[in-house]
Amino acid sequence: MTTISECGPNDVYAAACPCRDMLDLLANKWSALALGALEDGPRRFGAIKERLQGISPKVLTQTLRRLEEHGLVSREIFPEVPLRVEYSLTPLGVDACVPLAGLRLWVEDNIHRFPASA
Amino acid sequence: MTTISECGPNDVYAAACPCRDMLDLLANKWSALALGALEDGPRRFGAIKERLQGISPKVLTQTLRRLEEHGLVSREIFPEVPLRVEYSLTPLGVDACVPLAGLRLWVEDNIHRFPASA
DNA sequence: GAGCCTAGTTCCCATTGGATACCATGCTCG
DNA sequence: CGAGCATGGTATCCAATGGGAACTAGGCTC
Repeated sequence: MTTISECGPNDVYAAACPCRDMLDLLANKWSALALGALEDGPRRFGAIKERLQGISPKVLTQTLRRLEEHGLVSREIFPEVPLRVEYSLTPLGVDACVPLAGLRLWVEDNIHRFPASA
Repeated sequence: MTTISECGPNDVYAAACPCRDMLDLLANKWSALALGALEDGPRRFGAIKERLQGISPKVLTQTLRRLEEHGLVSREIFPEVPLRVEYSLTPLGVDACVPLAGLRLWVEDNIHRFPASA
């Protein structure tokens, strides 16, 4: 059994490596979209929900909380009326957006090549 | 219902765009790992299973079949004894590996920045 | 015929995904 | 004063998925 410290070169292929969990966190439809939605600056819950067409509030909350938990997103509450809650990218989140944006763009650019995508 | 041609700029943020399905297919832990496992050439089922530490045969079959279905991977059966089945990347699969490799590498390079990843 | 090899399949259960409905706060309008 | 609306969620429920363990099938080899 490989311990974490021995996980050495941080191999996503190693089951015990924390990389696996991070990959699982990022390699996820809603995570990739949510992080992308914050690329242009902080956004409110409602705005993100509007951008991520088709997401339910529960799943959006789950997604954002999970990203927050792992230090990719920060959540700020403004006790105004009506209540305002803003989500924004942390520096780590900003950096994570680079490969994720690459993935999103690749999909958009290559969608026509997929067979029977109808 | 939005048709493909009307889906316009192929927006992954649009719920009805087939991009969404493709993103869901690729933005997945096992898909990203499986495609990466085939980057160096065709591999047998057993070899892939060995590489993707911790995956169960059922999930691997599901993953590979789904990738095959969408034209990213091709499956070839050699009716030898014992049976040999080789999986390899299609040209589309090869291209898809680029952004996915970027994601895997980013995770490996930045894992130390994640809080409490231990 | 026992056992092994590969490449799965089958069964079953726990977790997750997701839709819908509802809630709390506190304005603002009538 | 109560009705209604806005925001940012929960609560509830059900279906789909993820995933482990065990089993299968064809066909050598011992």
